[in-house]
Amino acid sequence: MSTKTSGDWIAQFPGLMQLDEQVKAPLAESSRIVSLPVGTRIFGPGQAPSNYMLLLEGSVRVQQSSDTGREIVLYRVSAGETCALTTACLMGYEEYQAEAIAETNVSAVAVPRETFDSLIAKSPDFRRFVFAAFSERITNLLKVIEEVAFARIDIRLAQNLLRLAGDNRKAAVTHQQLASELGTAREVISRQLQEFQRRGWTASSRGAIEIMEREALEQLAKA
Amino acid sequence: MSTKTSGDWIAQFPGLMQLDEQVKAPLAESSRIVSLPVGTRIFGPGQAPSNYMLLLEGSVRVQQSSDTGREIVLYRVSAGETCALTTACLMGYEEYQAEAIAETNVSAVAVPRETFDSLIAKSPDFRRFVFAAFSERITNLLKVIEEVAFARIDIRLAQNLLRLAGDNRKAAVTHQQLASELGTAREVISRQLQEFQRRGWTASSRGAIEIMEREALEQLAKA
DNA sequence: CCGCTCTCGGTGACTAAGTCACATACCCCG
DNA sequence: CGGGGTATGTGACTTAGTCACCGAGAGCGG
Repeated sequence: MSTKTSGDWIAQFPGLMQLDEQVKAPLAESSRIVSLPVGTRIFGPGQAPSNYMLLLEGSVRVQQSSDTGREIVLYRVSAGETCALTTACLMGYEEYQAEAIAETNVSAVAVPRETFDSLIAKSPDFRRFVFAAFSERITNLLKVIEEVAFARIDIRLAQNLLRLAGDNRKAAVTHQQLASELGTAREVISRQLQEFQRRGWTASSRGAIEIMEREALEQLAKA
Repeated sequence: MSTKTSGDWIAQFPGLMQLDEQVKAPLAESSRIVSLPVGTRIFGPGQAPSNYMLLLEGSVRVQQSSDTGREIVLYRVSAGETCALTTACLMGYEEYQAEAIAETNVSAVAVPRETFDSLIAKSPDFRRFVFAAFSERITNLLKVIEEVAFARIDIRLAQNLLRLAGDNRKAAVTHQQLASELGTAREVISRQLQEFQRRGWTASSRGAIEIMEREALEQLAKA
């Protein structure tokens, strides 16, 4: 599913809006808007990305799996952002073990490598846009390393519950999904949640966690 | 300690050698060769890098510390390579929590940001060089995440012992240093090494580990 | 509405890893 | 050769992850 673009989408990216007209033009002209249904695997081992992707709508989860079946979420790409690994892959011509999966229905702009290359070469602003996004992801990866290596699981769970719930009282996730977020095992999550529940901080139902005492969780999360 | 360069060093970087003369010239002219004694902190929190660094000689360790005093080595930069985080910092104008430390006496070429920017803009080859290096580091970081999150400590220890020993029979490291490599605690390393020793795979002396049965370690390392 | 199946969550028993506190051993330097 | 600083050893305990299995809900076809 793809259509040629008019370039209207450029306005959705603050970093691109102020580009010169002669930069915007080829960008708009050569790129395509693609729609991807939820669950689509966007890239993964043996499936190298071949376009530079700008997300217009939806959310993409980038994760890594171990051979023992455990998984860990590295980061998410949401509307208005770009996928760093895709970028890295384009830049370095190298493949990654990680995989990217559409968490929702996604619409995105796909910029072909040639256009990407030539824009990088021609436009300092475009470069800045790409690099800044890139830089942000790396910071993020470093944070993931720090958390996996050094942080307690109860703290990380509290952080993730709050993040996944957002402003809602309930987070619609299974224990297994939480385990995959943190890169741990389902049983570990189940036991931690039991402890939270024992303290009256959360309530569990099949496929959802209700936050009863947000403050207590926030307290733990920043410990 | 810094001296203006003649540009001879460019020959040490295969990726730079085939650059056009009009690219090499400003590179050689505006950059400086710097010497850093072992232990120098090259960047860290509150100490942003301000130059693009190309390593001529020596080795730089990039690591992250936790508030509980544990540390983990993210990667090393050795002669002929560049530091990705430095690059990212230049590109994204963002700061990192990680710190870089000279493991040996180091000599490096420091390219000022302006020169770096202009070369990125002008030379596709230089871009390729920078991006390829960058890309490689990211692959590496992903591998670190996978190992910290999923791999057994005995396996990681075996891998690191072999790596640190190289072709030598002995690796001159303390248990604490090994612990910092892996992002774990010293006691954990001590106990694992005792187990290796019990099996006759290694022998320990103060500040050094001797490899007795390389094959057994290699076997474990790739398990 | 019943029963089947599939996913989700609960649990016990065990192993692996990390923490804390403290005891030794070793080495160098004066 | 003695003492201080660094390196390593160890026990007791907590936290995290693994394995094997159970039972409860939810959805669906008959």
